Order: sequence, then C-alpha cells, then structure tokens
Amino acid sequence: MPELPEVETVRRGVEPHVLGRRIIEVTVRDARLRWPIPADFADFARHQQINAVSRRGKYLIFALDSGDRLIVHLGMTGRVLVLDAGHPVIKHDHLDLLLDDGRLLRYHDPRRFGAVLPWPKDAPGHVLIDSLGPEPLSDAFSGAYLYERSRHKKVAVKSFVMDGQVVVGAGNIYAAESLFRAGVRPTRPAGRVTRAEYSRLADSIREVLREAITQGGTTLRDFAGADGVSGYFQQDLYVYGREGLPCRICGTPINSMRLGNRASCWCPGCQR
DNA sequence: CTGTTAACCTGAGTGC
DNA sequence: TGCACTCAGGTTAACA
Repeated sequence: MPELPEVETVRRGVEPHVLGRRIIEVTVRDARLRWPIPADFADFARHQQINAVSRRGKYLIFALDSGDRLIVHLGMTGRVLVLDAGHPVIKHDHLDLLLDDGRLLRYHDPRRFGAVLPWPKDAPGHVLIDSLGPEPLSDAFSGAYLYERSRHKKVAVKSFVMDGQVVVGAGNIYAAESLFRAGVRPTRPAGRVTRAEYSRLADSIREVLREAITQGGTTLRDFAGADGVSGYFQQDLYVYGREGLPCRICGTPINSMRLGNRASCWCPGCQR
C-alpha cells in the first residue's frame, strides 16, 4: 500500500488529467470497500467538475465545483488509474468516474481496504480527516513536537510515528527507514526517546518522505502511479525487507521482529 | 484515559 | 496440481 509518497505520486499523476474535467457518469461495480460507497454516491458525483486534487496524509481529496469533495483512500492495495473510456474491466475494478474528455478515473482495489466517500460541502469537517496529525513536510511537524507528544508514552517509537493522530504519512516502510537513518531502535518506548533523537528522527522522516516522492515512491507488489509506472525508492531501502542481510552501512545482519502486528526491521549495529 | 490485539479481504509465495 | 499456511504498503473496533 501506499504510504504518503505513493499517494502523493498518484496525486501528481492524476491531477493533470482530471483538472477542469466534468464527471459525466459514475459506475459502481462493487460498493463494499472499507466503508461502503453510499448508494447515492453516483448522484452525488455526477455532473460535477473537478477543480483540484489535494492530499491530506494518505487521503486524496478531489474538490468539486459545488464545494463538495470526494475522499479516496488506497488502503493496502488500492490504485487510481486514468484510462480511456471503454478500457477493459478486470477483477477488482470497483468504481469508474467517466470524464467529459472520453477518459475515465478508475478505482481498483483487490483487498478492498480502501475507501471512496463523499464529503458534502455543508459538512464542516470529516471524521477521517479531522483528527489527523500534522503533515510531516509542514512546519507544524518537528522534533520538539514529537518529543512533547511522546512524553510518558510506553508504545514503541515505531508504532508512535506510524500513528496517524501523531503524524500522517509514515507507514511501515518509511517508519522503519526513518528510524534507521536516525539511529533509533524501533522497539524503544516513545517516552524514552530523547529530544535530540526526536530531532534527528523528525529530520529523517522528512528526508525519507521527500526522497521517496522524488523517486516516485516504492514499488512492492501493488503500487503503481496513475500512469502505471513504478517507483524506484526500493533501491534506497536500508532495513525494510532486508531481514538477515548485511547492513549497508556496518555489515551487521538486519534484525526483525513484530511490533504492533507489523514486521519491523532494524540494524543492531546502527540503531540504539 | 492507555495499550494491545484482532479484524477487515484477496492474492502471492512457500512447504509438504 | 492441491492444500494448508504465512504474509503483505492501513486503519479502526473491541478489548484488558
């Protein structure tokens, strides 16, 4: 699934194709996503013009000319593709937005952990967006912020930075990579990580996410940008998926364990 | 409140 | 070829 860099890559890939385009028809083939696509979704989206495509954390937000918005989340295996109308439909193609230029925006998601939801203009906020932590690439995010938020917390620092209420966008891959670059073991209780370490960690998170965006994301199995092209950040991974392999810095075999039900890799030599 | 676990769902990979 | 099992980029609901 897509973490922040993959979602941002999708946003950038989709945006030029949909800006100013009007949705002329909506086809829902399977509404059973993480939350069901509401029965009135087609009526909600039809005839609306797409004025902007933004991102909040791992959520894509399509702003419509009426002031309504569409929220799209890719879950673990979701994709958004821009295709010509009439493109063959394959398994897991759950939703099409037919555009007024003969193209369509297609949502494809084998595991259906993602979501496509309306966000009406008269709703001040949205339950999925309101309680999110700061954007890691914004000024609101810093080592001091992480330090303050983490005091007295016993949760592992990796789980802490993967918590979307703390900071958005760092999933399993980038949390592991950021902790490696900061030299902090993922198992450390968040409340025991020092101010200096959080300063390095905040820098690392920003750096890793920026680099990954530049590379077009990381490609494992299911991710591809809107144009179907893969990302290249996997060439820059130091710990994720490298259990048992020698550390690229010190040669020590990369260690792995489960933290909060997620595989977590780190280097015993480089990370304290 | 905090913290941990199971659950959602399908497909790919592995071992027998 | 088949079957049983594990694992996967996210997030929340239900627990103790």
